Amino acid sequence: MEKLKQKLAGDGYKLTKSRLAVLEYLSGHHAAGSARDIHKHIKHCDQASIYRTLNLFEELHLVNVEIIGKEKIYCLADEPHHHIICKKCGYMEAIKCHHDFGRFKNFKDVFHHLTLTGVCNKCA
Amino acid sequence: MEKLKQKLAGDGYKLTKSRLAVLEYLSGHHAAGSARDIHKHIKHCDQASIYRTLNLFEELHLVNVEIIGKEKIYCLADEPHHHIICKKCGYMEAIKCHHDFGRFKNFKDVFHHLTLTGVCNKCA
DNA sequence: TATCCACTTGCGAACCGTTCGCATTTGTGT
DNA sequence: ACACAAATGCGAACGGTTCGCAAGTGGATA
Repeated sequence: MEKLKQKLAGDGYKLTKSRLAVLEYLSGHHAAGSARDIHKHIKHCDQASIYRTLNLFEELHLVNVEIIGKEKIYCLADEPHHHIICKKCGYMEAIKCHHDFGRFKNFKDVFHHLTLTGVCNKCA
Repeated sequence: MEKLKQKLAGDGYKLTKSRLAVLEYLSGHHAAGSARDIHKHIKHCDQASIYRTLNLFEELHLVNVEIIGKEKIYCLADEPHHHIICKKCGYMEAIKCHHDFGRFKNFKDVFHHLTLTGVCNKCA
């Protein structure tokens, strides 16, 4: 998380309460959450700021985004990983990432995002 | 595309004009499009039906979904492939899929979806 | 081919996650 | 401590998507 703060500050962004609160939320035991979740949890912060913060973090690749239903679910991009999600109950497991999709002749600055969906044993 | 029709019929779904039109749109030279694109192109069909059709196709894994901005982009899942997308201009290239993410101990019926984003040479 | 009926569609309004505009506040360099 | 650009709070608006229900239709049956 300190790394992420430094990245923010280094890029010229202010370390505001909203941003720190979102970082803290995502690095705590709440590994992942939607904008709504985060806003519910951080009461002193307006929802528009939450959204602006999350969009910024996404641009800077500080967070990874998963789309579940119609909500975006955010988690810190501290170490490369993906998620496998049960499409019935939303149960989610983290998976370490060993992929390298860096080499494409027509593209630069390539990032990848892998979504795995299935049905967990409980729901099956 | 015939395969997809058979899949639909085999699962007990009717081959209605809307569904066939959407299939045709996606298998034509329009390889991919949003619900809005499709609706614009298929005038005789209501937007709610387009959405219902696309949701059905997504459930049945007849189409793959890419999220660009806040829109969903659909393409036929006729053969396994992914896309790499320029985050500045939306330019998109298809990439053959050679991955197998089938084996997870806690999940069944696993599907995967890989999104690659970057900046294309023109925009760089 | 005529009939039937569950499945689909069309229509319009509603939904809801997200974004916008602008006045106010705040972090940070000087 | 000061100044100023950057960020926030507030409320309303936006836009993609979905809902409810009456009317229409594909496909099985005889």
